[in-house]
Amino acid sequence: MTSPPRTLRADAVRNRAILLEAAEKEFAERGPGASVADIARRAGVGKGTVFRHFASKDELIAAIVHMHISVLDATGRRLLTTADPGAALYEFLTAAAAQREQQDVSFLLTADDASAEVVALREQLYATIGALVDRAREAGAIRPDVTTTDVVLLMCAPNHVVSFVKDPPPDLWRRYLALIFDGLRPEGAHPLGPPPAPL
Amino acid sequence: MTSPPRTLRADAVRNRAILLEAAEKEFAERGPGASVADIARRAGVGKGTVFRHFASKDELIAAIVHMHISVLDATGRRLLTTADPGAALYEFLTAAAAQREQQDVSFLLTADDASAEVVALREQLYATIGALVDRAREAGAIRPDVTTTDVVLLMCAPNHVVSFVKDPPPDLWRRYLALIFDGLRPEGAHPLGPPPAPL
DNA sequence: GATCAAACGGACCGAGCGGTCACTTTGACC
DNA sequence: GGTCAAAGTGACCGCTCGGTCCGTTTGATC
Repeated sequence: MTSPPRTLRADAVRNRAILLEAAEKEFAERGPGASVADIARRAGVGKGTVFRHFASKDELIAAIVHMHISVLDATGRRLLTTADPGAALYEFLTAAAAQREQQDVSFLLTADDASAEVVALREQLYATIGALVDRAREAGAIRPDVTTTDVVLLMCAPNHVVSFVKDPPPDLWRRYLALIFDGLRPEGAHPLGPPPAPL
Repeated sequence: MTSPPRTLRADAVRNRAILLEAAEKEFAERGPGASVADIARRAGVGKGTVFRHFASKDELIAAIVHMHISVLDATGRRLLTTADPGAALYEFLTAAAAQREQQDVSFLLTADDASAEVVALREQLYATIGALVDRAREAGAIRPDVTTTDVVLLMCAPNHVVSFVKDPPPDLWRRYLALIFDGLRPEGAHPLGPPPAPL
């Protein structure tokens, strides 16, 4: 239990940030098979440095997941304070998809070997989404039978769907987000005509 | 150009079928990273036998994709002759999702290094889906702005969505198929209340 | 600027991968 | 049942990967 020193050296702090950014890009481009060596090369550091900061590749992945979930949760909490519950939920889903459009690491969420910290964070995000969904349901913006789990599961669909086309226009996912969200709405009106069609 | 003999030996025919089945299961369980050695072991043959039948792992994958697309296309063509165009499209999507529920190899479709034969087959399936979509649109069963590409891209979503939950009930995908399909319908009525919610 | 632990780097290791090959087994045909 | 090419086999090869290790460099502290 000899806890390591609390304060990192300046270069260590800098390299850790560079590494996370490089790993994020590498995973987004090459998928989960991206190699640690490539990540190190992209960051301009030695491979050993990667393992100094993260005990294993899985731990590096966990750190990235941690980042993404944190940002998303903060966005969700902010939207809980806005006026229109339906718009808030839609905006949250838009933010989530937009985040993944830049760096799609959604495949990392499947990892069920997550650390306790990541699990806790995930549950917190789940609770935040639950609050958004409850508000939207009470406001009649979505069907009464739509659950939090439904929204969580459907959340990643727009990006995944778009991933099948070779060079998707950068906002194609908006079309599928609109289409899918419409499936969650009650019998009433369709709000906005979906964005331009592909091909 | 010394073309190989036309007729396979009896044991070769048998082993080829066993191999395809084993590979299908192995890919469905372990994803695209499933190893050729494991597939051979599961089929009860030597690793060399795999490469006698399929020149490379990619060619084995292509053969499986070929099978799946063929079956799906046949189903689609059959449904083109039925009475209700909206129901036909919905039934087609149900069949596609049901097929993937047993053996989800949808990730193999992303492979853009496909052989000419697979590409041709894929285009044929695309045409069949296009016909189903056109019929449904003309019958007013889906929105006028929904394209064939939309349907193709959304086709895999129900299974993918479900893949996030650990032990999904075997027909959970039906819920998300219904939800997503509702998003494609025109302003009018929602047809059937979606199947039971998760959790 | 001397000191020293923290941080860095890259050669190195074992495991697992796709794919090959020389040898053995087997089924079709007479 | 004898023959022979087709089919099967598993040790083997080259390569890449995650992870380790130890000699070197660097930044904080005085």
